[in-house]
Amino acid sequence: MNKVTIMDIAKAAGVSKSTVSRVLSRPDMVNSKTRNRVLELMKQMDYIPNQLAQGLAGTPTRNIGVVIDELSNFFFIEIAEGVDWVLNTQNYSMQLSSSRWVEEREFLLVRSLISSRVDGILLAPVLPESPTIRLLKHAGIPFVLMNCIPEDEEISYVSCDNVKGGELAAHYINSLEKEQTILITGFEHQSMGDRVDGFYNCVDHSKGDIKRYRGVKTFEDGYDLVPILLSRDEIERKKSVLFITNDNVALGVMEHLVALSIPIPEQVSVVGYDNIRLSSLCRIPLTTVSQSIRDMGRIAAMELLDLMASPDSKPKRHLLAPEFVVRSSSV
Amino acid sequence: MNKVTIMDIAKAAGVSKSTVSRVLSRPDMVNSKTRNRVLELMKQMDYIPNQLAQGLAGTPTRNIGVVIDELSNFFFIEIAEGVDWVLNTQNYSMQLSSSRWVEEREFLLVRSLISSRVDGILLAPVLPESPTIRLLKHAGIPFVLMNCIPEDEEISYVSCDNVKGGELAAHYINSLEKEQTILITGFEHQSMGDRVDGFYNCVDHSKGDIKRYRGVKTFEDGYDLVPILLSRDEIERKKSVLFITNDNVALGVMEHLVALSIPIPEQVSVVGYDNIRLSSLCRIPLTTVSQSIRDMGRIAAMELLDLMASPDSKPKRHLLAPEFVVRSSSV
DNA sequence: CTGTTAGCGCTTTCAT
DNA sequence: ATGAAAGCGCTAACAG
Repeated sequence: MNKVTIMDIAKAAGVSKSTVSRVLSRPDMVNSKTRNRVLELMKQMDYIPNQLAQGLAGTPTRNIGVVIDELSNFFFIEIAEGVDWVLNTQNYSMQLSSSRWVEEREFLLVRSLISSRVDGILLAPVLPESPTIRLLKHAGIPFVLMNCIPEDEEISYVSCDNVKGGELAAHYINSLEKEQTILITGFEHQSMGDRVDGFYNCVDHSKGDIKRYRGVKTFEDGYDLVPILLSRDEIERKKSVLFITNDNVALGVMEHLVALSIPIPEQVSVVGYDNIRLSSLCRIPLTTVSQSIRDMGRIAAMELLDLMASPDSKPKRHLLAPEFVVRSSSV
Repeated sequence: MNKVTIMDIAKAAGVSKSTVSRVLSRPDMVNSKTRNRVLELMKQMDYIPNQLAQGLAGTPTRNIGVVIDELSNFFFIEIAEGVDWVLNTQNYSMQLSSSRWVEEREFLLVRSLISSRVDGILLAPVLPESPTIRLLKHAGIPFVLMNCIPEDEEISYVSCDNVKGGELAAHYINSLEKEQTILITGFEHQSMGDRVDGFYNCVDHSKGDIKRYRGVKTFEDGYDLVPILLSRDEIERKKSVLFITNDNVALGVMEHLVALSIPIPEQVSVVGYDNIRLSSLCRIPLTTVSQSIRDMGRIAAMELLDLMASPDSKPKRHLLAPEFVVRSSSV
């Protein structure tokens, strides 16, 4: 390992280690001649400051911890990109990791981030209320939640208006010709709950009951649901509308429908939620509720930096408006 | 911030801080009674060890730095997933960041990782030979390169056999009916060079010159190239085969072709490279050269852990075999 | 402007 | 089994 320390270069330069330390932290406090000599030596000797030591001694680490729910999900990746973008312009590094939707993992990750003294944390929580969030508050570290609306009014967050999004979907679906409407939901996440609430608020219940399938979480789950839809709901003969609260799953469903040559949208209309990038590129471009995902990351990052700068500023609470995007998967 | 230190809990427990430290690092060396008391106190007082201090004092950080070229690219995300998977089972954390294909950023990121004393580094380098790699060697930190074949024989890597992949594509394309073949390449990355070499090795040159477009790097670039292909190469009337050395770009090209109602594969056949997940889900499933991307991450991570355990073991050098996948974008 | 000194929180001999 | 003390590399008063 790199064993060069400020002490080594101090000796080489014939100065004290304080001086060397100063050229690192307050260069202007050092005589330009010695400063240059020291800098030169640093370069020559391949000196790399030990961030652990700096951190221990009190310097902010300029590291921001980011915890998302899934890595292989464009939704979260786009958030991370937004975050990364902002952080970089401000010379912060991002430390990205995934909870994989498991609370305990989330807790451990956050704990580890605190333990490694990141200057702030961005979290897309599994639940809006959890030990993780209590930990964050208790630790007194600046943090902003993403894709989640916490009950605690003191907590900063950036989320999308999922109730509104559900309503948009309902209005659109009300306007469609159909014999049945089927709702398909996945992870029991707050955002999903809100979407469903908004949907039920506005959907036209007079057109018969709305069937619901729960726990359909992944692309594969969606794919596997299709045979059930066929046998239980006869979607191949009754003109059906599927509202699937997650694009990723919707893609899986469509994939299987296409494989079985069931015409979309003539026989089955599909409406998703999220507007991930894939939704416009997939086999049959997907009608969906769009969230400006990247903005979510960007705003969250900016607010976090703000929070770090002025810790007692009021909590930042952002609710981004969704938009409805009609594509060819529905009619 | 969390101000509870071992000293605090030592006082509370009426023992010395050494003892507390021991229950952290060598629990078995402590009387089980005191140990339990201390552990209980830690829980009660919400104690979180300071990883910086631990690291400074010599304990490995159990952090692995991972640097990829792009975040919003399933190719690299899948690598990261593979890595994450392995690391987690071994109780290591991953610190993920993106160089965005810029060498300087890559260098800075690696430097910062070393500076924060990660135990090892996984890097998908921009170039097979660079200051970054020299830095890594010099620092003496265990590392494995991904998606790259370094010239230096002492360096461990996991990559795919891109020459072979190019050859596979050429053989397939030789078998296709066509009036012209067009090669489209992007980032001047080693892997791309190898693909092209393999391709030229095997492609049938007797069927006329092969035109080449360079510097087509992103989905958008691919999209924008289509009008040029139309005007310069008249692909709408001459039956054409496009070999695009990157699926992401191929998707962009296809998107625009579809928008212009140019029939794929009847009029234009498209062959990509990478077999990212999208390639099987996109509007017209893409014929492509498949790399077992996730394996690459998994193997790299495993070899890194191995390297960390026995630092003087021989360099690990893996070349994964590609596979050719025919889908509906070509005929 | 520069050197001296005392920590930051934890691990680790070395005694006891 | 436990405590005392030194030290990891760096920063931050405090003197000069």
